[in-house]
Amino acid sequence: MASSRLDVSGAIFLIDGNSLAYRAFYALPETIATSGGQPTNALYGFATMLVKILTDYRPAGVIVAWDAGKKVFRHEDFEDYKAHRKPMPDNLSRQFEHFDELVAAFGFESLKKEGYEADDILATLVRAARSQGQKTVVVTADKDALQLVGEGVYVMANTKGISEVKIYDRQAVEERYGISPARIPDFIGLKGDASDNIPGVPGVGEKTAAALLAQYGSLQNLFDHMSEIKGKRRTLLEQHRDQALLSRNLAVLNDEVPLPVAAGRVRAGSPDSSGLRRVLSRWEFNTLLRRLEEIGMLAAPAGSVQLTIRRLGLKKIAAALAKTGRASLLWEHRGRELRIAFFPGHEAVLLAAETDKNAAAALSEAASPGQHGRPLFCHDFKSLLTLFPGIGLHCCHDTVVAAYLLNPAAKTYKPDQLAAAAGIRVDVNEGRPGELALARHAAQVFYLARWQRQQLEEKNLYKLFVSVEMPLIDILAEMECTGVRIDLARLGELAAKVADQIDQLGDEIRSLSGRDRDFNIDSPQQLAAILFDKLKLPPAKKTKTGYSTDASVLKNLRGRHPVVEKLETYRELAKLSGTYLQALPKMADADWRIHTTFNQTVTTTGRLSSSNPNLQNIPIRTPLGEKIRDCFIAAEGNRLIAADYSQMELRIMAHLSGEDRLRQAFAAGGDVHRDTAATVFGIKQEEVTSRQRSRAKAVNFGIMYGISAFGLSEQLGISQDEAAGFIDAYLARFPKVAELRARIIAQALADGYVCTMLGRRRPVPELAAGDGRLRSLGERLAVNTVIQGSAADIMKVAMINCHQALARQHPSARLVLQVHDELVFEAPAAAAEAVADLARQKMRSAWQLDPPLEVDAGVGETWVQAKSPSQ
DNA sequence: CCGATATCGTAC
DNA sequence: GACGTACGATATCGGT
Repeated sequence: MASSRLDVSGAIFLIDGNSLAYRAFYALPETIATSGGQPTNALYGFATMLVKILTDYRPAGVIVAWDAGKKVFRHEDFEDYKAHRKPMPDNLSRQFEHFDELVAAFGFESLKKEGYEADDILATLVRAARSQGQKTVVVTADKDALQLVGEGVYVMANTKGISEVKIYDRQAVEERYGISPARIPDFIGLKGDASDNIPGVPGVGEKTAAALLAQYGSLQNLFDHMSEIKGKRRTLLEQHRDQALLSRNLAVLNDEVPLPVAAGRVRAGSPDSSGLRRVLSRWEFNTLLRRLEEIGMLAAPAGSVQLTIRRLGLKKIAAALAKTGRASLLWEHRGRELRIAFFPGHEAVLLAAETDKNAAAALSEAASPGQHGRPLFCHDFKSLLTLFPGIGLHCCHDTVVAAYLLNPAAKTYKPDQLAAAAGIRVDVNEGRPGELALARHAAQVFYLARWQRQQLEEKNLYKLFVSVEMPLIDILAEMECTGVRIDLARLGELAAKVADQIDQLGDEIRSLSGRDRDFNIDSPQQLAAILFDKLKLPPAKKTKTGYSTDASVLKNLRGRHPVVEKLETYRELAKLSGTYLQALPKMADADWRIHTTFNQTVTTTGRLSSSNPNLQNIPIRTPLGEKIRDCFIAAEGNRLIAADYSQMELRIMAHLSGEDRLRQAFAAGGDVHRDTAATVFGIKQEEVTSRQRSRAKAVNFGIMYGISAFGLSEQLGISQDEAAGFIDAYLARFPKVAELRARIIAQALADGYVCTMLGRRRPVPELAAGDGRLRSLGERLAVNTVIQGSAADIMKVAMINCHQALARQHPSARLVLQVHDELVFEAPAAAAEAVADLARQKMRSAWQLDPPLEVDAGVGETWVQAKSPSQ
């Protein structure tokens, strides 16, 4: 902190580059490095100082001076000058070559002169500036420079690390050292300077040197009055008289360096925005970038990045990929061509259009051994992995996945939109129109990755991103490529039988509805007309467009008319036929395997979803549903292993609430819904009826969904009052569950979002709504997201752990499906039981809960058999 | 003709 | 208006 009497406004700042670079290097850990592994601690510390100078002092100009040449003139006087100094550490010299560019990017002048040191150049500049009445501030960690302090000349020195600086004027030097600036060389001559290997006088340190100089003024005057000094000190001074005088001379700075530029004329322009942004970005100094943006020193990137496009063959792209550090890689199919855009940052976009086969080969080459860790930024990396299975590329940042974590509620994640939201604008100047978008996206993704990383870190999402979501990408891609086998023959038989039944039921329904009526049973509208107009059955429920004919309505109409039961059966068969029996066989490959897409960025809670086809809603609850599921089979000689968490979400609720009664119910190891019923209805376990159990079960689920009396009454077909009674009874018996709900809602209200156990976030804007209806929706979303999302988090961890263990212990086994609380594996029959054990162990230990997670795992030739291994 | 919306039903 | 998260089939409507 500069003291108030110091006024350095309008000063030119003169920086000892070497001093500052060394200081930064040793003050900062070498863990400061780019994501590519290049250490940047010295560059970062140096840049931090430059930014600090810019932001805190608004200098009239900045010049950075550097040592140059192996021998400086001081060696002529003193051979040992700077001897014994260790050679520059490798990690520093790797950074040194980049300082010129860094300084230039700031718009500052770099000066060096063969045979002279940086501080001599500074002394020369100080003298020149002084003669023109120009104020200067010398920035260095070296004490020598203090001798320059005087009228309009200040020295800024780091006091601690690089973060704190002190500015010395004459008074400050005197306060600190007890001598005037002009005596600094004498001072150093006496006490020596270890870093420059200047010996000084043994036994004379800072205190003694200052005291002697205070008394005698100068070194020369001191030696002129040696007789006044007594004892050992006099002996030492006499013995080292020549050495002290030589040391002093070495410390005197040379202010007559022949420089091409007169100091007074050198000014620092304002930093060149795009150049500085580019350099700071390259070294990933994002906080510095933002600081400069904040003070308006650096225009936000809205000013745009200008790109040029180069077209290269894929071989050349592969070669370029192999050489570069960070880069973004994008692709798109246009007809039969695959186009690839590769953007290594601020230079060029490389495009190619060849066949998939060539592309795969080139990309594989780019991923050859040694480059595996190269940071690659992609946008939907999984689609590349599924396009080229086994490509070997590694993506360290997927901008879709990152954007999803940052806002799981967004409908789409397109590069243009994400870049716009991040304030990143990329203009592409050249290239054919079709290439512009891909090139632009590549550049956007490149810049987005860093911005997103910052955002993820700020929101404590980075760990989830790096250690869960990113590793999951490869696993999901592998699952998609593996696929799951279906029994096409059986499915075909089943489909035919069911189709016949549907036809027959259709005929019966039509005849029961009046022979002359040929209506579309699949049309709710036409069906409602038949049921409620023609047959005069009582409508129970309305939809936006008319009377509802849904399952609950039909159920309540049972017995009122024979067509109702037929309709219920028709609906079930038509549903299963249309959605599964007809669709699945069309999607099977030559090996009878179907390959779903696992969507990682769709749900608001963190769950996966599955589509094309959706394999997460394969039927199981009805006999026909089970027959369909039984058509999911293992390949010849293999088995399916189904492992599912037992009551996963209820256990999470028990864990988060700390509700003892619920925890005990799980600890007892019995039927948790029966246990809940006994507790809620105040009876013994044995006395619980099946109706009571199912009601308790509905309440358990209802609580997790953010229960309402209406919802529960609908679910159970009871009155709202009765439902409200159940809820009250439940919450009274499980008070900590009520507390959990209140806690989650209060937190969501305060933060505007909820967090899962692993820190996943979901905004809940509905809670702030004035509309009571919307607000209660917000309450339900808040509660449900914490529970469902935490379950999703844990399942993802389990998948990663299972996958890793399988790769090591059972490489022939594969993960094939995930259904929220269940994993399905496929393995050779001989390994199946071992894989089941592995799954049980890895899934259970994925996260420590109280009550602990429990897993049921079974083996079978079909999915159904695997789920009920005892039969 | 295509896309958006509505209704329905499957899973967890 | 009405318990959470998905996907998808079919019908219907309204635009091109």
